[in-house]
Amino acid sequence: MLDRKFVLENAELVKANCAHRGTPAEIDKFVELELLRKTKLSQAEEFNRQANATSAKIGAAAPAEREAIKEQGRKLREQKEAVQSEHDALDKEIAAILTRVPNMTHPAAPIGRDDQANLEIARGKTAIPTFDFQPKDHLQLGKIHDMIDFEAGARVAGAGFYFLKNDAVLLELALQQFAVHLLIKHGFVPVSTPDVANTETLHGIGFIPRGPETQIYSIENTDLNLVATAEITLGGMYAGQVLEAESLPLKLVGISHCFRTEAGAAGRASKGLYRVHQFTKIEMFAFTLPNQSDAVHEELRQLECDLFDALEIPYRVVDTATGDLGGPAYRKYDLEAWMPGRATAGEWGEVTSTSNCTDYQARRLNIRSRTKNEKGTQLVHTLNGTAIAISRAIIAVMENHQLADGTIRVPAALRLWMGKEFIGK
RNA sequence: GGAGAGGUGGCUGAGUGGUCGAAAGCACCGGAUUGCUAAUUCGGCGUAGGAAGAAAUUCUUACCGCAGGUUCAAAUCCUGUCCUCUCCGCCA
Repeated sequence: MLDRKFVLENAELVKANCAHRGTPAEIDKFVELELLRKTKLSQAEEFNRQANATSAKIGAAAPAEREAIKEQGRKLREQKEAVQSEHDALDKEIAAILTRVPNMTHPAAPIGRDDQANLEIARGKTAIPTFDFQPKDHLQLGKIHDMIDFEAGARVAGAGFYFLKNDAVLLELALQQFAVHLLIKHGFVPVSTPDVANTETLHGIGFIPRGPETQIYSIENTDLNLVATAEITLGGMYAGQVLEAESLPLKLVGISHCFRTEAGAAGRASKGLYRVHQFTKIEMFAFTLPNQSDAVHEELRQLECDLFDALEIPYRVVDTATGDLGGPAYRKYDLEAWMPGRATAGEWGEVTSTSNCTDYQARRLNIRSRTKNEKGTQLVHTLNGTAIAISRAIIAVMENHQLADGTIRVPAALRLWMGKEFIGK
């Protein structure tokens, strides 16, 4: 959520930003309503002030005068209530508009209406593999080594769910160990989070559950939702808290399962593990001071690169265009890994995403920082980044490191945790 | 799941209808003083919103877990709810 005062004072900037992002937003209406709300607020406060002053007189007043003063107080309260309810209605309407207004955008982010405008800014250290045989996709490889069972997943939970088996399980655990250990070395606090969160927390992060287009599973008869990412729980972890400035940046690495309905995703090119309803994810999250967030964003991007370089997976880094940014993101980088089994001759597939959300999430979650010996507090900045989304990382590992006979070479970084050099040998 | 107790400012903790944004202590900050690694003493010390001002600042509203209710007036009374603790039950 943007700051009301900011929107009011920068209406044209905000409008232009909404246009770049392709998000229709009623900024003019917001300005009109917000100005009206402020006058209502002043009126209500003035009535309230008078009523408070009147009430204060009663205790000291002579008994004979009390009834008259009480009556006066009653009238003032009624007037206050009338104005207040007008104010509250406006406030609600304004909040609804503001919820749909996306974050401002980093000046360097490429401007464009969709992912066609995304800008490739770097490549990983590993070259795209050339095979002297017809490479298999991860489904074929998984079948050979009995690693993934979609049929059983469908029997138990429906399409889009799956069982990992045998070496896929070791691979999942190895990827987790590898990522978490590397991030601990970089000062991240490891956190295993709840897999559910209440609706308020989801709103704070910028998710809108329980709507027709929602990506979120909700639990019936409760206020709980299955999380789509540990970003939700890690951000919510410090909701309403005031962090000491000297403890920032605070970096967390969370482990959670992620659940997504993928409503509206039907028909989009995807097979196997690429787009599923549940997967495990290692997620980075950071709380920073405002002047730290750009640097930490670069750090998160670099760590994602380090992880995939170590996994010897070819990738490209993409600077996401304005029209393809999610609402809370100020800037977003994606890593797209080469997946030899996608399309006819391989294709890039998104494996990580890191966003600087500036104070957009912090404002609604009310996460602030306090600097020693300074008056007041300020909103922190929040950032998130995928370390490893297990299902997609497994695709990349299996398909890039396959050999002609169908065995899969385990990248050196994972061997300690996998306990073997090859899958299928 | 059952029974009980409790949620007050950074912390401890007082406060059962008006003079309470809230005593006191601790911590912290500033000054004074004493020549000794600290004591004494004085003062300050919450957050957010709004208005005025170039600014320091001033005025004002809200906030005593949260949401409602009663009342001219609520930290205080009522209802609901969440959380914490203790005991019991169940349990990986």
